Amino acid sequence: MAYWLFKSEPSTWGWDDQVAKGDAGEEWDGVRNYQARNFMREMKLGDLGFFYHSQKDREVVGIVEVCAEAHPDSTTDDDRWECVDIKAVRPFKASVSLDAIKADPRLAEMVLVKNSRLSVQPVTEAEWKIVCSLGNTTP
DNA sequence: GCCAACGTTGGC
DNA sequence: GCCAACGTTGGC
Repeated sequence: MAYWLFKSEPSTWGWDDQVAKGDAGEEWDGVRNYQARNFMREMKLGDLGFFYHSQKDREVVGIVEVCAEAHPDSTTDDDRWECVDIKAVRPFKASVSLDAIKADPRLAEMVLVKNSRLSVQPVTEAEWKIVCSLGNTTP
């Protein structure tokens, strides 16, 4: 079981959009970055991830689950790009802001802090537990 | 809205 | 294969 973080600008695709897709989930398409794609290729069914709102909100708002492993991205004919499907699992009881993450020394090594531009990134088990507890939500 | 950081592209 | 130019992202 691995843990990840998916970043999206809420005006483009937000938590509410994800929830509306229900258990069927939705393609995490549109990623055009090799690092992000490579992480998606590593994902397995049942892996969990944080759903993060970038730009204006800048906070982790919920937990998602990988419900289809990497497959070609349907939004392009370019076969370099693949994506997984994810479905919403549950919202955080309290969203965890980027400020709160930066303020916690235990989270100083998070990719979110170190490489803020990467849109799909790995999260360690330790980081997963800490952020969940900050969100007042069971991991 | 600005700008820094980063990734990608294309000319050489 | 290098590197300059360019485009995009996302925090501030």
